[in-house]
This record gives sequence, C-alpha cells and structure tokens, in this order.
Amino acid sequence: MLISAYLGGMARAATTSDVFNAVADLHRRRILDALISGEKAVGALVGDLAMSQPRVSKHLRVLSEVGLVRCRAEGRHRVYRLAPENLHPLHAWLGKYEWAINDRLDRIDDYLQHLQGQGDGSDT
Amino acid sequence: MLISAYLGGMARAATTSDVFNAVADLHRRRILDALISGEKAVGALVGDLAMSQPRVSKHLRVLSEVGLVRCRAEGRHRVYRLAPENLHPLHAWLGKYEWAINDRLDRIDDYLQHLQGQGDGSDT
DNA sequence: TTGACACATGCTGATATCGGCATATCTTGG
DNA sequence: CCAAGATATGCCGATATCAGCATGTGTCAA
Repeated sequence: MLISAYLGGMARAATTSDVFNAVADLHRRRILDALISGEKAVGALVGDLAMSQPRVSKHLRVLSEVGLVRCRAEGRHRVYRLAPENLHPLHAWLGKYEWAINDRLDRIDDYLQHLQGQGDGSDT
Repeated sequence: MLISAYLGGMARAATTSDVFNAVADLHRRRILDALISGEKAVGALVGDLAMSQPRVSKHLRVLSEVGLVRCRAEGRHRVYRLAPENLHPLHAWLGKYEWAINDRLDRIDDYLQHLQGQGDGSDT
C-alpha cells in the first residue's frame, strides 16, 4: 500500500473536528471560561481577555466548529454563548480515570476536614 | 521589550508542559486507555495498539513529562503505569462546566429565558 | 448613500507536531 | 566479551497551528 507514503506527517486530528484539541489551547479555554458568566459579544471578549479581535474571532470559530459555543446575531454584534454539553466526549473520557483522581482527592478532602475539625483554622 | 518580536508564532504551550495538550492526541489517549487495565511494557503497548515502537516510546515520553505515566524498569523491559492524579488540572477545569454537561442545558436555558421574559430580577 | 462600527476571513511567516527510519543505549544470556 | 532483545533518541520531511496584518462583509446612523 503506497498510500501510507502520502500520510507521512498526518499528525493529530484537525483541531476543528476534535473537542480535545479545541480545548488544548489555553486561549480557547480562557474564552470558554469568560463565557461561563454569561453570553458575550466578541468585543467584550477582546476587552476582557486582552487579545486581538481577529485572534478572538478565529478561536471562536474553532470553538464553534466543535460545537462548544453558539452564536447569535444581535444588531451588528455577535453574541456567543457556551454550549457545554459538547464537552461530553471529554467528560466521558475523563470519567474512566475518575476513580483514580477521586481516590487522591478524597484523601485530601478527608485530611482537610480533619484539620477543620481539629482546631478552628479559619484562615485569612 | 523587543522579545515579543521573536515570539511571533509562539502558538500553543509546549505539548510537554501541558496536560491538556498531552491528552489532545488520540494516540496518547489510546495509550492511557490501554494502561487502565494495568501496567504494561512498551512492547505490549506496541502490540495492542498496532503502532510502531518509536512512536509509542515518544508518546510515552510526552505522557511521562506531564506526569500522566510513570516508568519502572524490570529487567530489560520498561513497565509503564498510569499516574492519573495528574489528570487533575483537566478534571478541575472541566468541573466548572459539569453542571451544564450533566443537566439538560436546553431546559435550563429555556427556563432562564422564560425568567428573563418575565422581568423578574433574579440576579444575586 | 456615505461613513462608522463590529466582526469574519484570507494571507503570510515562524514554529510545533507527528511519524518513519536508522541508530544509540542498556540488559540479559552464552 | 559478543550477540540478541527491548527501548530510547536523533534526524528528516510533511503538515498543522498560531498570531499579526490587511481587508472583506454586514449593520446601524445621519
């Protein structure tokens, strides 16, 4: 099969078709985080995140193509909002490891509760 | 600072320093998945996943550098096992969206829009 | 209609990523 | 010591990614 010769550097799946890759970028995560508090127009994101407008728009496009955000036109503004249900693949995958994550966290949690019970920590 | 001029196409954080990027690759996820059932030597992974040995080794290196796997030498074999507690950054980030993933976002959204339409100031 | 605003898109260059191949390293056995 | 097995590493080319810049598209106001 000579075809494989053509596929030399096939590399990772297109960022545009994979939630995992979409979320791999810090700036895209920051955009999603900024949308948690509610839908926002592009300009608002540009201001909040201190990124150039084309940059924000392009990241929004990627997020949109994997279905993590949805767009609504309002006048000459474009209001983006989260569509977090499409984080499900990520959530589902991560779920397979949750036992291990929770195992550690439970212990820490236990420990913290223990400390609280001990002697009135009331920090800060 | 002129340094920024050098950083033109800085792009995403080094795959080797970011769990999100480490997990963004399908083949790396497959390796992690293959290790859920228990620790395995490189050769076993090569067989199970039908990937070339150098390929597996390189992915294991990335996973190792972000702390998702740990290595143990056993004779001339190198046995890798999961260290899933380092999935925590991913888990923590995803947790912020869990409410939306688990519940029927559509219904909540409907409800919220309904409230907005009512005119009831429900904030804070 | 003209102009300004808000956003999207296309192009470019620098860098990163990935896989294959060949080879180096380390370990065991004779 | 020498050979073979198991794995890690280095180099390469092809492709993907990202940011900046300039420009296109659609919308409101006068």
